[in-house]
Amino acid sequence: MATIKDVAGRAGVSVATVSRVLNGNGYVHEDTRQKVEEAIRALNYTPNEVARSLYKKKSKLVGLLLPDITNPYFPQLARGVEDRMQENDYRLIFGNSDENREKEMDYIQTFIQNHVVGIISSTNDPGAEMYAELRIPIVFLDRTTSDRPSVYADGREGGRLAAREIIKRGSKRITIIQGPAHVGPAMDRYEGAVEVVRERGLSYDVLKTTSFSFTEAEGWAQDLFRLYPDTDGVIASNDIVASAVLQEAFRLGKRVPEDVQIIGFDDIPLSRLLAPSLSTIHQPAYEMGREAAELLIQLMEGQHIERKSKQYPVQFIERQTTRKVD
Amino acid sequence: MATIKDVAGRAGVSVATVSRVLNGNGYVHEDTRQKVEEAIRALNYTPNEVARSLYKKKSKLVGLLLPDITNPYFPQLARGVEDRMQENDYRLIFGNSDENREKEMDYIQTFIQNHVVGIISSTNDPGAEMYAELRIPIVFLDRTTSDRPSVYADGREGGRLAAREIIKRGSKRITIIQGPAHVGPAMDRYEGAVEVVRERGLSYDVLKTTSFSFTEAEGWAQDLFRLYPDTDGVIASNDIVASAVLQEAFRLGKRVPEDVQIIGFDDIPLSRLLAPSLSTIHQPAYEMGREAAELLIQLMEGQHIERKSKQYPVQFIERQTTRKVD
DNA sequence: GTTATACCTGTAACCGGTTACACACATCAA
DNA sequence: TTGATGTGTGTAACCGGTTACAGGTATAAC
Repeated sequence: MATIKDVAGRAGVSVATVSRVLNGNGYVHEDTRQKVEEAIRALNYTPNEVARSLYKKKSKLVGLLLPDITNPYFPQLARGVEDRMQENDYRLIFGNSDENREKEMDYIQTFIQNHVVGIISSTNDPGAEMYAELRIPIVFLDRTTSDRPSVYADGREGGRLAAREIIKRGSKRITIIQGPAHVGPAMDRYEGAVEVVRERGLSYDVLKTTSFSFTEAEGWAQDLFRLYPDTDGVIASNDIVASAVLQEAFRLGKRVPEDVQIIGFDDIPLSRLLAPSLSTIHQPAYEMGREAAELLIQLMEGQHIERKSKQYPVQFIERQTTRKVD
Repeated sequence: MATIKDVAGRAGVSVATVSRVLNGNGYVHEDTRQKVEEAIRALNYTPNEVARSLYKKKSKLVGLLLPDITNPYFPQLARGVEDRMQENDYRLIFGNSDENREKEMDYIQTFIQNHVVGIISSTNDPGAEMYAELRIPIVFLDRTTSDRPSVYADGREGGRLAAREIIKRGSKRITIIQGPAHVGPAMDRYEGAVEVVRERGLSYDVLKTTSFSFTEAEGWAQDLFRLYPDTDGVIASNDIVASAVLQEAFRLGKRVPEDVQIIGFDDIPLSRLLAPSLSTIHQPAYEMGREAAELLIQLMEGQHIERKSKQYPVQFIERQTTRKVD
């Protein structure tokens, strides 16, 4: 790799001058600039970001921490973040936390050691000491705190929406699947659904689950119909679980949506490709990722911020696992 | 952030001694070591990886380039890579190329600028000059070249398998969906399928597609049954497209697998949750990711390598979109 | 003619680590 | 006693950039 000294040597100038050309600051004579640029081309030189980062105490690196990229909701978030970051020449150091505190701390630690200029994190404990002590901007994605920048969807309203829509379409014996208790948004949507069902005085059952894993989803779907065989409406904790429920209903010969209605959550890309396609609560994941990136960029570049948090509205997507409303 | 000087000052020693303690090399008196370690604890010091990286010309960063994390096949690959890398304390700089040459070059460029010690890339052109000129280890994942380290699945055999299994189960008018022409593995599986169908002298049709996108998949599924309404066996280019075909069949009132059999490719997690669940060709994506990481680590740490490439066998997963064989 | 100001460039310190090298001291064998 | 060897530590160069500062020249203002 050519260094700035090589370029300076070839162009017959000092490294300071090359640096000025590179960064477009200070005075540089037009003729000199030409020579330097030619030397850069000839040597195929690109500046060493590490050296730059050491002096400036700033890199072009941003840390992104997500629970599990294998859950189809997160790739969309990640893509949104990446695409926006790319536009401002930031790159991502990426890690999966598995909702595990240890791994999370470990990643945050190495983010810092690598001079990242900002962090986007989807953590269950945004109040953790580790985050409070951070000296660089952070935005929480898909998770909330009152006092730190965050981008998230209105999960509670999503839960209410799901309940209202399934009730409006005639379900009487509703089963609400409760996602992992330590995952904030999962609880929000659960509570929203319970709120509405209670309000309407309907009977309902709750199935507790502890993860969003693909393999465990099948088991819960089986439990669901074993424990509550008469249910005629299922509000699932996310689209993966909803898919498993849909499949189990199919296996048991229940007609969807005639015998059981099913509503998912997230609106992952595959939910529209299911047969019947899945009615669900849409979160604008890609947009949310972009917005988190946007916010972080503003924070990092010290611009004035009007709103430091953004809550996205959620939307009922009517597809084929719910009945048509008359 | 505390620096090594702060630690040295507090412990009453020179920075060299602190560095020795940190790296466990050279001689350090036990008493001195204690003092230094105490200072480190007191100041909550962690070494600046950027400074370290500058001097050593090596970081603990690895570049990972994938086409599109939004395609459910890739998160598994990514997870495999990450988990293995994590074990050796490497971190990932991650990017999506969208199979786009420009973006790809751009990422490789910044990987280098950030002193990554190795790269894992899923590119359509492993022979590109940019890769030939690289001075750091690289392994190609899900893509092949004869002369560079790579980890991939036997796509051609996968295509053959799909054809053999669908034929064995009685399909006579087979439609093969051809994935994007510029994507190597897509062509392999296509050619494998064609090879077998030809060999058996069966009539077959081909539907050409240009992406694996979720939104376009629906359109192709519609085209498929419009152009070839009598098909009784579909070999899809991947599981996403297969899902769309399954859905379209459902919409048209065709019974699966009685009227049409469908075989996908990849075995993404959701394919087992479809109703009916999707018969498909399994690629051990997570394992492949891990293996690519393993190989790269060996390359980076200069160990002796016996095999520098690894081809994974592929496997037919019999589920419910194919008939039971008698 | 003097002074202010803009323009142009180089020297060297600095960022925070690692390590080559020098040096001091202790121990032990010849 | 001498010298070889092992132990323990500090000084300073180095990695490859950025930038404060100094100094030189040209032009304009007074």
